Amino acid sequence: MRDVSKLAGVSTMTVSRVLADPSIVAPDTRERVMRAVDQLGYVPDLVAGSLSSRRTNFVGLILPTLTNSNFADTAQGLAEALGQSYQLLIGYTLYRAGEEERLVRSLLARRPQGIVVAGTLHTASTRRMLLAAGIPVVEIWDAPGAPLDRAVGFSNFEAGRAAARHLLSLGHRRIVAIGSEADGDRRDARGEARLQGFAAVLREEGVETGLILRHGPAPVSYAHGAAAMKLLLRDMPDVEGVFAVSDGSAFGALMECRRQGIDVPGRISLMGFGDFEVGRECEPAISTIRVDAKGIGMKTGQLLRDLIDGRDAGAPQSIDLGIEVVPRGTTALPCRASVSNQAMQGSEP
Amino acid sequence: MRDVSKLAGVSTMTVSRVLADPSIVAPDTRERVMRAVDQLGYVPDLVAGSLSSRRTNFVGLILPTLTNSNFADTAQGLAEALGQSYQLLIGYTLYRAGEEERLVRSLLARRPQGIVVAGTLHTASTRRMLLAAGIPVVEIWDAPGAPLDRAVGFSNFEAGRAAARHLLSLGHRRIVAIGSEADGDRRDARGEARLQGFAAVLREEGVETGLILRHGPAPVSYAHGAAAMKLLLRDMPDVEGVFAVSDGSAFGALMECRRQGIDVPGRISLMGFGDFEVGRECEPAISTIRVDAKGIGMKTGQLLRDLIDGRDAGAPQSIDLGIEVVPRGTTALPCRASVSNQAMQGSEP
DNA sequence: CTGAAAGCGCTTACAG
DNA sequence: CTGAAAGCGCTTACAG
Repeated sequence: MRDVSKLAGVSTMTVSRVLADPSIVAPDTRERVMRAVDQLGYVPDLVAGSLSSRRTNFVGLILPTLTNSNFADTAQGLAEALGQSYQLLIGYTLYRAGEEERLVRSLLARRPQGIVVAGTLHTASTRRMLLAAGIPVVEIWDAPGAPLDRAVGFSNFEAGRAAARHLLSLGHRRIVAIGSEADGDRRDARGEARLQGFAAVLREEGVETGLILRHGPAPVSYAHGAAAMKLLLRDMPDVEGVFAVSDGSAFGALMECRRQGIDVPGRISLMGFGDFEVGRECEPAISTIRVDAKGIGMKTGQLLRDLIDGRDAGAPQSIDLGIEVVPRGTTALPCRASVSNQAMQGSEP
Repeated sequence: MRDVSKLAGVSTMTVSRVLADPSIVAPDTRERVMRAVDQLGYVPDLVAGSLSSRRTNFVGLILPTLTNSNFADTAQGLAEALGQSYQLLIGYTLYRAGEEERLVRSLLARRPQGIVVAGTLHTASTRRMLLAAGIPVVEIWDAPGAPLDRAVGFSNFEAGRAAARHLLSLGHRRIVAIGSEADGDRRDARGEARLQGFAAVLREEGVETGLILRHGPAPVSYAHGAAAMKLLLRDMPDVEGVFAVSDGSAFGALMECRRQGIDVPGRISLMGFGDFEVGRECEPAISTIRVDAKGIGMKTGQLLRDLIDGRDAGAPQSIDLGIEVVPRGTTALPCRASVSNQAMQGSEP
């Protein structure tokens, strides 16, 4: 900057002004400065700028993993909504609360102007740091009653309930939900909430043939679904309906059925969660529960911009973007031989 | 920090030392400082630290998109190899060279200590900025003869050649490669290189029934493969072998075949590229060309650490991690009715 | 083992 | 419209 100011024959203050807001500098001065900037290939040092202005233009984002199309979509949505004004600092926890704490600490050291964190399950330390940071905090992918600060998401518990109800409405009774199991401090709290919602409906409806199957650690994906389905088919061959806590897992389960020659949805109805591209494009397309992953990112981005600029305008603490059951090709009314036979007999004169 | 030093009754310099390297401070002084840090919940300001020490501990990463499991794996591998020493600054170009230039400029303003960029196709400005930055630059996902600085990847051209050779070795002659088409400054140069490699083999072998199909803009994914396959089946119903430039696209093509009741690999051999999880877990599993996406990230991370620490030790300019053809369930020798008939007739006495 | 001084490269807040 | 001074919160480089 010093070099630029010398070359342009102005003070560094003027260079700074040209870069920040050209309109407040006289046209010919501005011209000289811009030519000098070009000539020297000068790129301003935002580290120094941030320290001086107390604005880093960073936003921190903490996700369990990016190897999940839902979270990648959320990240992309957030990046788009923040645009060029803010740079995203992304960290992965791999579903570990301890890792989250470490990440929060190291992100906070970069003095972000806002921080976005997946879920509402934090260590006490994490919670304290987040609150003490004095910046907007947005918890996403859940809809807590009392967020730390703000939240953008939906109810995972309700998603699990909706899945169970959909399968029951089809007439299935031997229905199973498959998810992951906690492993030390590694746990998918949101997937677990979906399992809980599913279990709640089983209890409410008095369905005793239902089952919750927790298999392997998070994150679940294709291979998880395949393995869980294999176990399930071995132990409960007459299963009628399956809900996987993620479309990735549902896809794996569908492929396992195909390998075993089991007709979906003819013999088993299968549904997933998340509306992943793989479920949409798959044949048959996977019935699912849609959540607006990219929308969560975009909404969070807008909210953050408003909060940072003090344009809060009484935004609600917790924004629930809702869920939507999307029946597709993998769920259907059961068409059992016995039922058909009875119907045929009944129609005989 | 001033608060901590007052509370501990030492100078800020001593606090700084305790945080940077506790062993060089007297045990009881250290104790007092650490207690003060805990009590105040002090998190050091890395922005100020970076400016002062001229070390930001940032590494920039520029990828076309994160909504592609290969790139997400590379990002995760890089993050793992860099560990807690460096924070990743990630940007997406969506395959636009102009966007890349903007991103490079804005990342460089954060003064990263190294920068990783996918591919070798840059605008002149981008090239100049990268070179002038005075930091290690690693181009990934390609193996250029003359990298800007360093490169970690493989030859996309050879990958295309390998695909064509594999399909030809199976006895197919009507073979097609499907990829994306350039759209303004939006282009997948690496996918295009794979198409070129494929085309080169067709020429070398004098196969005139082959075809290169460019459909839609990058990034290609499931829907792209389905749409391209649909067009292909309409215009060239007797196609025997298909190579999609990405496993995502190959999966979409496979699903389209299933919708149309076309047997893969019975009637058409299909192969992809990238060894995506979806191709591994799919039934039938998709034949592919494996590249070590996570390995590219990890190797790049190690290289960067060495370069930043001056432990260069004569590392080569360009590291080629190679490719590997992985035949799986979607490619097979053709088994045509006419061939079988002749064989049967031949065996008659 | 500890501290006082200087400075990293900008922006803020003031003056002219 | 432009500039000189002060300072952001640390670390470097020196001194003791």
